Amino acid sequence: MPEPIALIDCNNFYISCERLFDPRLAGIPVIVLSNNDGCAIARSEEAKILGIKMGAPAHHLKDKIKAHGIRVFSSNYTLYGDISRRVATTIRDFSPVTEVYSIDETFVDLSGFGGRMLDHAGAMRAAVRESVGIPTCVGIAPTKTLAKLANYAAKKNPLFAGVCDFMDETILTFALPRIAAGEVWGVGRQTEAKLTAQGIRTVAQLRAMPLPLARKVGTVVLERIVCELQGIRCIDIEAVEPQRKGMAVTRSAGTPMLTFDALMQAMTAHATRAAEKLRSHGLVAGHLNAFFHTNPHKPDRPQHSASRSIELSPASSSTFDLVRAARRCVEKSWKGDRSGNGHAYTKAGVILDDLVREEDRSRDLFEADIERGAKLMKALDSVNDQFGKKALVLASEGFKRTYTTKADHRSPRYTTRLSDLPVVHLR
DNA sequence: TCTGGGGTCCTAGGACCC
DNA sequence: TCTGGGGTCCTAGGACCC
Repeated sequence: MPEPIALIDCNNFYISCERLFDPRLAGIPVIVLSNNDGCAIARSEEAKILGIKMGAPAHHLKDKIKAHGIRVFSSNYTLYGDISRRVATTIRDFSPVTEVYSIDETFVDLSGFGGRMLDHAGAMRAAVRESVGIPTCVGIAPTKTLAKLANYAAKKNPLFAGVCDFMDETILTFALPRIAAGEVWGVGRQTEAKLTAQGIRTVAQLRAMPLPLARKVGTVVLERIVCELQGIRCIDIEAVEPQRKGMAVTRSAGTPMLTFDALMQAMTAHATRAAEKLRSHGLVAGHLNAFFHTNPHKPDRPQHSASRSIELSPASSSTFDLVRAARRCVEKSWKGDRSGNGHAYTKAGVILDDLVREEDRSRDLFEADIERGAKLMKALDSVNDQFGKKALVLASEGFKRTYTTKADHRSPRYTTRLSDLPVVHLR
């Protein structure tokens, strides 16, 4: 039997972050909306009970929000990101090997903790609760896939009191027949349907699936999942963050983009942001792809989508290079009249590929120019750091922005902006 | 009026080569 | 007119995750 792995996962993370700074939100239904206030991406337990589904469009929720006094927030990623870092830092004290898997989940290697495993998990929860203020649940198992499931059980069944241990065979055999196969990490809607066609509905059944059949039904991916359910480790903890392969900046527009100029402004802003993101990671990109399309949720309206890609040679993270490339893509793929071609574009974005670390970039004949450009970018970043995002932008982004995104219910940046610090009144 | 954004991995199929 | 077999590399698209 492999050594234990724990997965610690924050409960309703975004909601818990909002509640940290406003205790009045405790015990009442709260939801957090996606970018552009489009749909619900986080719900408190009270909101889940009211039947609010993950991903439900905000404009379908109006009646419920009103009827039940649901509190609504726009997403505040600055806040969530900062709280997430604090949680991860706290957890690192509990094992030499941890992997931050997502904004609200961390895998923890519990090798060598043996009999003290459960106490250790409990102490970890208590530490996060005390020093950051965020409630969590912990799942413990021999593999990552089982640890995810154990965490799910810990959340769903109050009997576990927040920590579920699948190293314990009795608990494992009790739980697996009671969990639907679709809850397994890596089994989505399509795979679940294929499994149902095979008569497989529960995790216990999936675990007993013959490996060749698993491979036939769902390729090596499903085969690996079945192995992991059997306690055979196929997915290791990745303690060092792997080099990322791509990067994207995409946005829906608050108001549709009707003209060539409106689209160009959006694309310039996205390419600018993409370049900043690259530089903040110390990377350069070898390829840029720019795309835009109309609203696919409105099939009765004229639809159009375009995407074009360009090589960046030499690979670059310069705002000028990326903006130039993105604009060229749009120029080439725009159809018809620049004052409007009958299409209402609602989404646009820039995708970067072939990322390499700046210092590994292949050198070039015009090295001096590149180095001068890098200095300019450094200056640009430090101005924007000091005077706020978008203090200095390219003129092509537009002085009066015609494209916007919606965020009507954003909470303050309590922890990262001085003017937003909560004030305590003592009596 | 109004449906997010940013990732990863895998496979099939085409282009190309010898 | 006839028209092999086997390899690699790249890309697009599907599925999934948070």
